[in-house]
Amino acid sequence: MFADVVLPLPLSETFTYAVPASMQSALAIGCRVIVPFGKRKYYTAIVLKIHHDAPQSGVSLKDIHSLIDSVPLVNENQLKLWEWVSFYYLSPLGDVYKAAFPSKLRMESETMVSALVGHATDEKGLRPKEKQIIDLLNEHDLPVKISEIAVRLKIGNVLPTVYSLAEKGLVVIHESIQSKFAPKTETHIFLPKKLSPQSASHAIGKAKKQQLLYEQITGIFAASEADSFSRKEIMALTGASASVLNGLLQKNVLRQATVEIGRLGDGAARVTRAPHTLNEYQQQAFTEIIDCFNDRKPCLLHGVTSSGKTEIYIHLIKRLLEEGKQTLYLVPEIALTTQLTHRLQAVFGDKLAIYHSKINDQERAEIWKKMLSDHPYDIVIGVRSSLFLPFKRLGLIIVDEEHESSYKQTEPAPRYQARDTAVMLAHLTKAPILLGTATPSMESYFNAQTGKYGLVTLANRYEDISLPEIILENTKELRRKKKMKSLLSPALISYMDNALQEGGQVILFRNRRGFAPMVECQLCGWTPKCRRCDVSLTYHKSRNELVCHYCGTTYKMVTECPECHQPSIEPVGMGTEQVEEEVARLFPEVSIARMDADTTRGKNAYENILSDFQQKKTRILIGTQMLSKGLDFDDVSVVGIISADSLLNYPDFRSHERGFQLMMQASGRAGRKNKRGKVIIQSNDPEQPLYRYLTDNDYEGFFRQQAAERKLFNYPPYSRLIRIVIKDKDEQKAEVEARAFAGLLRPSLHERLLGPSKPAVAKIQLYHIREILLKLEIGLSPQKIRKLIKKSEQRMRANPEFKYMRVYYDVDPL
DNA sequence: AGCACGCCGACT
DNA sequence: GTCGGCGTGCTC
Repeated sequence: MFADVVLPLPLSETFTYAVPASMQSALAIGCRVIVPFGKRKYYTAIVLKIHHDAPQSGVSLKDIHSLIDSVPLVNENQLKLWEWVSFYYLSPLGDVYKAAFPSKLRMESETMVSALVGHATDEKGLRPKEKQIIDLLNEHDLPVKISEIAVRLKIGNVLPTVYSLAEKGLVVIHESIQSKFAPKTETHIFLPKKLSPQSASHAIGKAKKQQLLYEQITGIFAASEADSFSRKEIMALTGASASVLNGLLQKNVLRQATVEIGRLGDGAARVTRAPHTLNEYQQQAFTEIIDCFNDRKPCLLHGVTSSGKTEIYIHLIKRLLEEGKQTLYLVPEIALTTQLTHRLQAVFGDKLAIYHSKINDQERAEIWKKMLSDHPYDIVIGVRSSLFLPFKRLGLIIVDEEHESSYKQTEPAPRYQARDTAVMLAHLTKAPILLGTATPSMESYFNAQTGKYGLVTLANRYEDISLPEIILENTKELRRKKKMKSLLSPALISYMDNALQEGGQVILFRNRRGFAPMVECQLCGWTPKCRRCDVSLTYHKSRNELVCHYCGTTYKMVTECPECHQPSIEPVGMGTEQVEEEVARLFPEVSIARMDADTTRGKNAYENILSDFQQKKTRILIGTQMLSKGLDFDDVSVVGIISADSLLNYPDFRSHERGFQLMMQASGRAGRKNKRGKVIIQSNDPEQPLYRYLTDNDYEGFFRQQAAERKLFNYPPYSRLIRIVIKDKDEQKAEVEARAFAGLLRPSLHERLLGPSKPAVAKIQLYHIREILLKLEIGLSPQKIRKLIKKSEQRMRANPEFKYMRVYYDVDPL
């Protein structure tokens, strides 16, 4: 019997192992196994296939070292999803496994060395490095990790030396396989089932304190449905001493056992409200969504900001819950979850799990295990990777803010789009899927237009809060007339002033962090660049540093130009830090906060900034796009977009779509219960048609205009893109490799292949980059294209010159 | 990704 | 000689 397994390594292939007779009956697809791989390492692999096909001649198979699970940890739908992601996004299956599966549930071997006793005298003739290692081992007496030797002796390349010591019989080497997962346990107290109060009382006898405690405890159990309480809880509730409790345990009237407990929730989440009743528009949308589900189509819910989409989700979840089905609620990032989880927890209590990037590995593993248990979470609210959790009875997928670009993973592989992967998951599990947003992505709206998705529209705001008034400020004109004396236009300043005087709050957007995106010598035009990347450095005034926003390297601020030796270095352009400085100058008596990647580093920084703003401790909030995401504030009456042009001027076919979405979402933050909010957009080019759609709140019109443009240039959604990225430390080599690869692909693809070209940022982290873009019409078979690409890559690597070409693929890139 | 193996240049 | 760095090749 043989088993094909996937290893947690960036390898596309599966590997075949022989199954020892002892495992044959228990082994199942989706189980974890430990396998030797390479000279000495052991890895946790997942069984994908069990078969009896004799392996091809020439390879001798190793045995599976051990089988970990009696019950599979990964179900077949999950494995199908892994395979689809690997196929569609051209990512090694091993990378998908690593992204999908909590690392705490994987064990890896660690090479250990221990000294052999009795040979301590035989130390002569040792090389210095050998002597060092022996000394260290003798100090310890216990096995030491290879990696620890390297750290403690501050030397590298330890293994060969250890080998020679082993040959001399001075040390032994072995692999230790350790589980990283340590479940948290707690001592619990149980009432023995078959024990009448009389016989218990009899067993206790005359111990008065014990009798009293026993009564208290039975009282606690009677008042609750729980079948056990932790020792800690019992002691706290009764005020009993440990010795009295132990007395009862000794007399067997109580039972004590260690139970695994989750680190999750702690039962803190209590149900505090029933779902609100839907208004007529919401009810209408709800019915349409159900109809759409019955048509077995993904459903796009296009609802303006504050139309009450979340409440509709809550009703859907509740309905599914009543049918015993689970819901996966995808959100773009933690940004959203604070406000959202509180809302959902209020209705669903501890039926809800939260799975986001800030939870640690241990918690991920706990959630995974709980999902496999007999009482899994009914609802998971999570980011991208929650797609991969082991749902048993998935009955609904909600993708909230479906347009959000953070659904696409960009850095490491697998570079998958979680929204689209969710559609695939829905297809595999036959669960209905709902994509919700106020500003649909071009792709999803296009799918709705062509009938691939159903479309439900919700045009009215909740409680009829009116949409904000959008005011365009022509900054170019104002500057010409010398009326722009600040980064903020006079009108914006006066609206802000009014709002603040009336007790309202203000949000200002600027999509660049730092003080200035670059600095420049006023005399010769020299600008400092990153040594590792091909980008100019951003000036951070508070730290007086220049920072590369690509690799994070920091440099000291220069004051004298190294080219012309004049003290003429000046900041160019403006970032959030500068806006903050300016606003503080204009409104010295008002409290201001800034929210961007720099101010939200710490664990709670993000929440602190938001809660301060919510409680009106701060009145003006300045930030990057992270501010526009689904946050609701009650008293924001003015939203200012400092430089709308910078949102639209990216050299990217999606820049208008993104700019429109951002401004639309941002304006959604404005508006108070009884007062219409104001959104002030500063632009040098307010004539652009995009602004008219924005002020008219005309998504449909914007879509049509964009779609026409996309169609003309054959961009998505009228085509699909695959970006082929080639990297090399040597620029010349990158160029040659890219040309050769393009040359190989072009005969089959013709004008569908563009490039190779130098991307806007052509060097990142010392690697020079070239890219080839494939524009593929919708009808083209994904199988054929991927086969062609893989084959061409193989042919490239057959040439010794290109054997080690570094290439990766970005399917449906952003 | 590890890890071995082989080659090379540098250090004492 | 010994050590460390780096390119190459392979892992069932």
